[in-house]
Amino acid sequence: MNIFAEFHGRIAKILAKIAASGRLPEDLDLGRFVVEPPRDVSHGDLASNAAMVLAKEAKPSFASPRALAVEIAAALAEDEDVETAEVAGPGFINIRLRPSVFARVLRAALAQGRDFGRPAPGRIVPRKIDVEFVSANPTGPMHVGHGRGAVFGDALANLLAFAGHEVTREYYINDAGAQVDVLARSAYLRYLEALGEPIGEIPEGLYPGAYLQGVGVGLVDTHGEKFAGRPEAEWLAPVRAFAIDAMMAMIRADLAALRITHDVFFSEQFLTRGGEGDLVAAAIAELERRGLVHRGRLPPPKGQPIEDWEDREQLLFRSTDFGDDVDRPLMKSDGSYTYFAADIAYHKTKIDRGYGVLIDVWGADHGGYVKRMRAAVEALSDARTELDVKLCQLVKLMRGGEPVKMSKRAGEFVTLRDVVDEVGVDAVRFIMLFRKNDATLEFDLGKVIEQSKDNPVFYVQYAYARTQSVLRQAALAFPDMDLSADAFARADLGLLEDEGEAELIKIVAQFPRVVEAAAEAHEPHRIAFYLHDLASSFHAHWNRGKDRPQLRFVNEERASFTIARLALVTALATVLGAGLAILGVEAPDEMR
RNA sequence: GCGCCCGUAGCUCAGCUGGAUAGAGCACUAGACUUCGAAUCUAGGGGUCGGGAGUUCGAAUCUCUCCGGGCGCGCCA
Repeated sequence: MNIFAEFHGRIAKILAKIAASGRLPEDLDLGRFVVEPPRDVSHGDLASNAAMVLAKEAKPSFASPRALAVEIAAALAEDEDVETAEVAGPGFINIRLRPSVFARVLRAALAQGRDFGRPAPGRIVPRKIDVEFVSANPTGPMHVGHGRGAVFGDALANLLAFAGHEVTREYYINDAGAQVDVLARSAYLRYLEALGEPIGEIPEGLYPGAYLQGVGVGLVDTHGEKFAGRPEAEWLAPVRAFAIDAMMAMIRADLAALRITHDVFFSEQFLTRGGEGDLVAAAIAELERRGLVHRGRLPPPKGQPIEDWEDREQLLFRSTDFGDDVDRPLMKSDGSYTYFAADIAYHKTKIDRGYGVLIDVWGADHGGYVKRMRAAVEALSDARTELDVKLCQLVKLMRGGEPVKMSKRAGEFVTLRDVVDEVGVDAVRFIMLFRKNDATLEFDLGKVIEQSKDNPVFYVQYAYARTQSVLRQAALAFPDMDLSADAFARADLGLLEDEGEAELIKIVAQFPRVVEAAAEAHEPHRIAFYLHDLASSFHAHWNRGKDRPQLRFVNEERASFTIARLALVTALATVLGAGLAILGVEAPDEMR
């Protein structure tokens, strides 16, 4: 039950009526105005800018936005749910709702449980959405930056699914480039090492990490000594395949530790060596059919001069037709496909698989790649498929206010797994989501395990635990009371007349709106901030019960008050639980 | 040189797709525990929203332009 959406509909109806009387155009764009909580609670429960937004279209019949607002407000005042509807300022319509409306909100939350907040059927157009995230190269363990994209993508997928969309979580395995050959050579060295050969220093250009030692041992177990001393051509392919599998197993385990499971792992190799022929060639051919491929020369890039720049004619995609800065090469000078060409083919498979919305979650260092990818998707789908690229900024790992030192060349960096093991999944997930994706994130390993309000993870989880604590206390105080959601829904919710209680109910009422807005904007962090606000109001109200015991949730003298307040507490727990579930963070019954 | 992202309180950050007097936490100051868990809460000070111009009823939000920071700029992925 989304009161904001409901009143948007009612105002739209009023406008339609005015239009029918000939005083407004029939083809008004009713999606333009909003119904939102007013900034100042003294203004009421709902505010709308409808009259101001539509002022221009209303001009002939309504001299000012206020004139239109007055008419809308008058019609709203007839609504049985409306206490008052007033015009303020340049033409705001401020609505105060009857208490019965908020009682209905609470009952809806109690009746729907964890489904409360889901957009009602018809509120959103369900889409088939593919969220591609992580897609870390299978050459080593994931670092903290990968973790951010991983958590972001997963929570976004949760959010979109909750909002009613059909969501696929997808991982693109970059297993076809030169770097997996480097991986294979690095693993081969560890293989020789496992056979007892002295290998000395790992040569420059190979991966030095000790995590490959296990791969070397595994190669010996699987293949014995048959590759020792043999030329690279004999062992490269099998060693590569073995190493990629091992790396992907490691990455999947790291993801599992973050509670992340992908539905689809799409191999880059499949594009050229899968059972469906050369999909990259097919994608390029498709672009050619549309006249979007040509041979041409590119000017050398400005900025850093490139030493071995070779001016040559090459195969280019006309991405400039779609707003890119230059056309982009599809073939390397050695005749193989560029990464971009393969990525075009990959995205074509997504289009062909019937997704209406594609979301790619990338690191911010890939920002320069966005325009060309959007161009490709627009070209191949005739602009029917949306592509939204979400860039995740880097994570600054801190400890006690000091940056954590990482030396990459020695292979000594703090892995994602290290961090998860140290502070726990819930902390990692919540902190990663308690920031807009395109803002850099300071992650303090010391702070997130503190049990204090400095630590938003704890703060929100504690609020949930408190709701459960209240229910436990109530069960002790009233052993015979029916504490089911059904019983709460039958309670006399009119007894919730304290201001603090009213504030909490209003925050509950906002949850559906926050979900909808967050899903539409592809911004899961809004859920995290909303939960923090809710927790804050709950803790504040809790403490009021200290000075004024009559405000406590459990009142041993008055069972009727108690049950009404337990209904509120249960609704709060429901929303906290639903929100945390979207974030993939646990809602614990107690914090001990 | 060009493109993208960012710039909001001393610090870390929100700001609900253009709304009303710009918010929260930390830090600082002063308070509240025989409490349904004080692991919490209350109050106070603190701002040219990087600068300037524009768009309009109205701008932290949109446009332009400077300043500052980050990322990227054939054949890496």
